[in-house]
Amino acid sequence: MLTEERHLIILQLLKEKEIVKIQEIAEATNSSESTIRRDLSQLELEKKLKRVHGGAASVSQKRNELSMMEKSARFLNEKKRIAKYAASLIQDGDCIYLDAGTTTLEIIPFIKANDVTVVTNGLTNVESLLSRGIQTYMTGGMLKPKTKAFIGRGAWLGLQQYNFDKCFIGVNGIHYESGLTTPDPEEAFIKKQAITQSQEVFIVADSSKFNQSTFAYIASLKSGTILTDEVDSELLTVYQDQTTIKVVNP
Amino acid sequence: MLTEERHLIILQLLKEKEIVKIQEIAEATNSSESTIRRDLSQLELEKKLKRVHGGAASVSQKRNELSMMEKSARFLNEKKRIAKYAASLIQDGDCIYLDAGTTTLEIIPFIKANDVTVVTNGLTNVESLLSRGIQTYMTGGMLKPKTKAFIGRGAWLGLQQYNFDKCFIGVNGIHYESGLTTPDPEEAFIKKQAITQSQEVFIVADSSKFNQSTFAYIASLKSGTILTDEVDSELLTVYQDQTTIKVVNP
DNA sequence: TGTTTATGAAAGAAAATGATTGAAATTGAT
DNA sequence: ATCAATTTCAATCATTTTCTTTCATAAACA
Repeated sequence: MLTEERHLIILQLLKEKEIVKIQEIAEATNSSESTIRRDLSQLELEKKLKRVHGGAASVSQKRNELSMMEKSARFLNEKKRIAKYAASLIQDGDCIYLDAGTTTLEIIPFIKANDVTVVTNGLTNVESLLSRGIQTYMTGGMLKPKTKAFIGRGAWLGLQQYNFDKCFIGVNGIHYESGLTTPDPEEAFIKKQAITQSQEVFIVADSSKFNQSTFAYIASLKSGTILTDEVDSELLTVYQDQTTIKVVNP
Repeated sequence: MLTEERHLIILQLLKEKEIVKIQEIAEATNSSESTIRRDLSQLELEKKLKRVHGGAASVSQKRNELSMMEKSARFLNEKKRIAKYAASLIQDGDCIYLDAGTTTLEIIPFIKANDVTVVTNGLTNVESLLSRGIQTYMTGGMLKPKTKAFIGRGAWLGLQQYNFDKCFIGVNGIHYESGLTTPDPEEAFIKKQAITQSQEVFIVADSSKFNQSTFAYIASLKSGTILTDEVDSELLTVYQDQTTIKVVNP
């Protein structure tokens, strides 16, 4: 492999990915890390990229740093605690469905696993995934302005192309009779479909959602594992008959 | 093997491959590496190629896709003129496909028509459409980070659900032999499909795109009306045989 | 025949590569 | 905040590959 050839490959990778690790490049070009380091130094002199610790970043584009986010992890509120735990469930190579919603959005910064593929119907999720350099797919469909979720027939069809190792679904109501519910029937429909296409199902919901029921039914309580922050021990016993609940401790 | 004969072969190889090794050329021409080195030195003097350690590189950098930033900085005013005219073509109740890209993005603020439905594969477009309160659908698919366009099988399937009154497509090359082209084959594929599903097709491209051809073929020149800012009258006559061009005046 | 031109081979110079080392940065836990 | 463990980095060296230069040979041409 010629030097110039590698340089082209590196720049191509950067077009696709914003940030690439040295290991990835070395693997893609069949050369040693030493060589890639030399390549990066040279390309940086030519202003073709910016070197960062562990790899290279494409020039002219901003990116948010991870470490700051992680440091503030100490002061996590409930949502972030749940999100952090949820992210820890994701393993290298997983294919994930990430529901639209604020709690699911919080999961993204905490994802540590490599080579993860995420499918989502949430517009806000996409931007966050992009900044983390995570391989991202969208369902497509009609945009619901209020929640910035994609819904409808288009989203349903888009969703059906994929199968997931794990899915993370947000809900508005968890009720021992009504099951899992959310206000919009269209959104409920998409959530339900994602659940059926996933090996493992995780429901993310803070404790305020318990004993609530809203308009549209998604699925029964036993459809998946509920991740939440803290629950009355009474409540817990009621629900643990019907489903699996993981309480994330501070 | 004659000298000139070898030279032709070398240049042909470079058209196919961007970079060729000396060994490869020596093998293809049945001559020694010394001879090929002499050939390369000579061809470099004639500016026909660039020598690199171990081989030769083609001198044109057509495959280099300019990043969104660079592009948008360069031809901003031209783009806006084109965009404004394009937006004026949209009528009440129209269903529109809006390609991902900077020129198509500029169209959105100028849309005056009511009750318009827009389908797009561009992430940036969605945000802009949302702020304008326009009914928005996405194709879905795989996110290409650099251009923030959704591509691949998912985008293709998503696209097929809709038919359009009009579509607006951005291209990187307009060439009387190569037709309409763009650097990424995946994006080309989506653009092509959108064109076939649309009643009226508009190609938006500033004048710098004329007589350029890039890697991936989209469709022939006569697939639609080309909207551009200004063209040499010579150029215009050449192209007007093959297609319809609307030059937007300041 | 003698001159020019192209070719291939060989030798030493230059460049590129991969491995190794201690230094520096990052991370996670206390 | 501080410390220890891990990862990544720059510098260096030996090895390999490629380049330039030079030379000898062979073909082309007058």
